Amino acid sequence: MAATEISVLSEQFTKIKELELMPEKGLKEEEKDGVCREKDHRSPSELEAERTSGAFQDSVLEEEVELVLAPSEESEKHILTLQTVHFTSEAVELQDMSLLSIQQQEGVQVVVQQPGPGLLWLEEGPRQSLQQYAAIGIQQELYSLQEIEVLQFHALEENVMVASEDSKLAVSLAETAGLIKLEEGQEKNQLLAERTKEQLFFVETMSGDERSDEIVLTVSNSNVEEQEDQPTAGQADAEKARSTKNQRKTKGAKQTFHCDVCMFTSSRMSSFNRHMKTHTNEKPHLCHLCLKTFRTVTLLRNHVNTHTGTRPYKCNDCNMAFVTSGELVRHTRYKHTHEKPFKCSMCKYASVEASKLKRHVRSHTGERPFQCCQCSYASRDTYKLKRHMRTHSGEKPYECHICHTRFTQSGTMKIHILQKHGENVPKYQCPHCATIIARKSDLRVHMRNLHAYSAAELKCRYCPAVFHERYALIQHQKTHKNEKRFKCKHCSYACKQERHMTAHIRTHTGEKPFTCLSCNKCFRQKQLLNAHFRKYHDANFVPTVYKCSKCGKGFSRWINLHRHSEKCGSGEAKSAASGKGRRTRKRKQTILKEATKGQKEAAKGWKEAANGDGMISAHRNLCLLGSSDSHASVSQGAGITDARHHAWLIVLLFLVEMGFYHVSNS
DNA sequence: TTGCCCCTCGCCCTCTGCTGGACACTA
DNA sequence: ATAGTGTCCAGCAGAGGGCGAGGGGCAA
Repeated sequence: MAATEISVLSEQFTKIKELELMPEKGLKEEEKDGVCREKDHRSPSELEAERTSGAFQDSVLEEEVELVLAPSEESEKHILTLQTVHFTSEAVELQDMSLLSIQQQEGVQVVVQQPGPGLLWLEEGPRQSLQQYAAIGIQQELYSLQEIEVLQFHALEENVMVASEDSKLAVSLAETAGLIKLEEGQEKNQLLAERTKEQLFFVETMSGDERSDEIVLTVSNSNVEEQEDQPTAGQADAEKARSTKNQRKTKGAKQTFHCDVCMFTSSRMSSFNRHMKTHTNEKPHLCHLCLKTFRTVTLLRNHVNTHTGTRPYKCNDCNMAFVTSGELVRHTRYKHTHEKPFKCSMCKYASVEASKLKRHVRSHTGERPFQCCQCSYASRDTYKLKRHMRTHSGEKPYECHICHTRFTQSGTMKIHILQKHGENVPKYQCPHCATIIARKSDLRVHMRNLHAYSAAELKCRYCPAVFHERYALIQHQKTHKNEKRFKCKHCSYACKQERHMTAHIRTHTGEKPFTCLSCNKCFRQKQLLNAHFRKYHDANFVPTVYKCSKCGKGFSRWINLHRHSEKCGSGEAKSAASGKGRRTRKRKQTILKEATKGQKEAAKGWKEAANGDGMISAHRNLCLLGSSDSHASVSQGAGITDARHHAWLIVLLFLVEMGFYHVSNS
């Protein structure tokens, strides 16, 4: 169900909606006894409906005769049926008025009261369900009436118009609701005034307290009145109801014409006549190009101009041209003179059009007249509601022409195309640091998170320093990163990790907390104890011997063999390593790990340069091929220092041998 | 009666800003 | 391994600009 504006000025629903609302009628002014009235414009089908209801009309003179108005059981909509209710007014002039009660199809009485002469008050009856209540209660949002469709709308007096189901005069409250509005401070608003030959049928809203707005139905035989006859207080409501039908002053200086189907009034008969045509479907002027019809020659001409491209009003300042002079004036104000006559009293906003100011004012008042029917969201204008409804429907009308991703909003798609597929994508440089961010909104988040002033003190986790900006804190803490923060108070030793300092301190204190359970020998470090135990107390322990194949010299440590091989030129590290078990392999991995750790940052860049899997082989090949320039370049890029270079190389060779990396032919 | 002009509604658009999920990086 | 953090990204709403088209006032 589409939401409808419910609290707008009355004029808003006096135009197009009425065309939709009103049945086809050939209105013609008839002046009798100083009264402007329309003739009976019922269609043949309507007249037929009236004929067929003759028996019914006879019967309705009886009291309490219920009308069952052919509700459509197939329809999911709520069908209102009308029912006669005996009128007990003491008002003599209203004795012949009928009261209508409205029942829902399920038989739930929703109309009970008759509070005053000439008026029928429809109040909420027993609430069988929210839906039933919502269908009647104004305070539940009038547009909920759109869920109700009145297929038949029978009035009960003899002269009251009868509309059959297939008649064009069938009144749909769904359409009626389009006219409904509540204006603040306005006590009553006419919702619908359906005029008949002799009677008028009105539906009005009555603003009570917040929870008791009501619909008022009025049926009156009187259709003519002299405006100078002021209604008495007791007749106020009835008079108000009557005042909306065709009328005209017959005495006094000025005559006023009132439209009986809307709030329109005019002192000019010509204007009134022209207005009344808006309530008909009479459109005698045919566009020969598209067969669309129009009420007036002017409308047709303007329409034909859209076909022919004729735009007689050309802008002197640009190439734009318009069908009407008013459009040109407005365009000129928007684009060239920037004249903005409509100024907001609460801010500096000014607009070219009054409707824009009206829309703007809602941003001050917070008014959100357009309620979503599926959630609690309400918007300030129709477009936002329409756009919001896509979140319920899942509709994504905008598609990226490149990757065909779909979007709910055109702006989102535009940003997507720019960021994903665009060239020279604009970037946003943080004014406080070197960060560059693709989106302005994300830069704002960055600024908020990192550069916003913090009233609370942000303490460095490594030192007593205190900051009020998160970015400054992070930058400061980075200075601690490679710092040997742990300094020995007994000597110049310093280290990065506390556990290292703990072990070092023991060299000063002589503490040896790790004791061998077999021989009670004590050690400062656990690793030393473990090595001791393996060497002297583990029967299965076989000491590793790294032999140089060239000179036969043995080494207890692989690294010593490696150092030896540099002098000897045997290349023993490779052969020695290949023959050893897990421990050796692990040791070499440790070396690699250490090396990697040390070179992590630089190696990162090297990785990228060497392109993934090929990085190891790239360095290896450069080493083996002796390409000194390239080699130096890659080594430098990888942060490989001279001192570490060959150990690094050997580890790599080992890993290649072990199958951890492959050698690229390229 | 008709045409012109102005007003208003309604629609669509853009720009803007916030939000939260996804993902990568880091401690 | 995990939690915290920053950036990317799409979703969505707020505000306002611009214009087509219909209706009413008024004068020719």
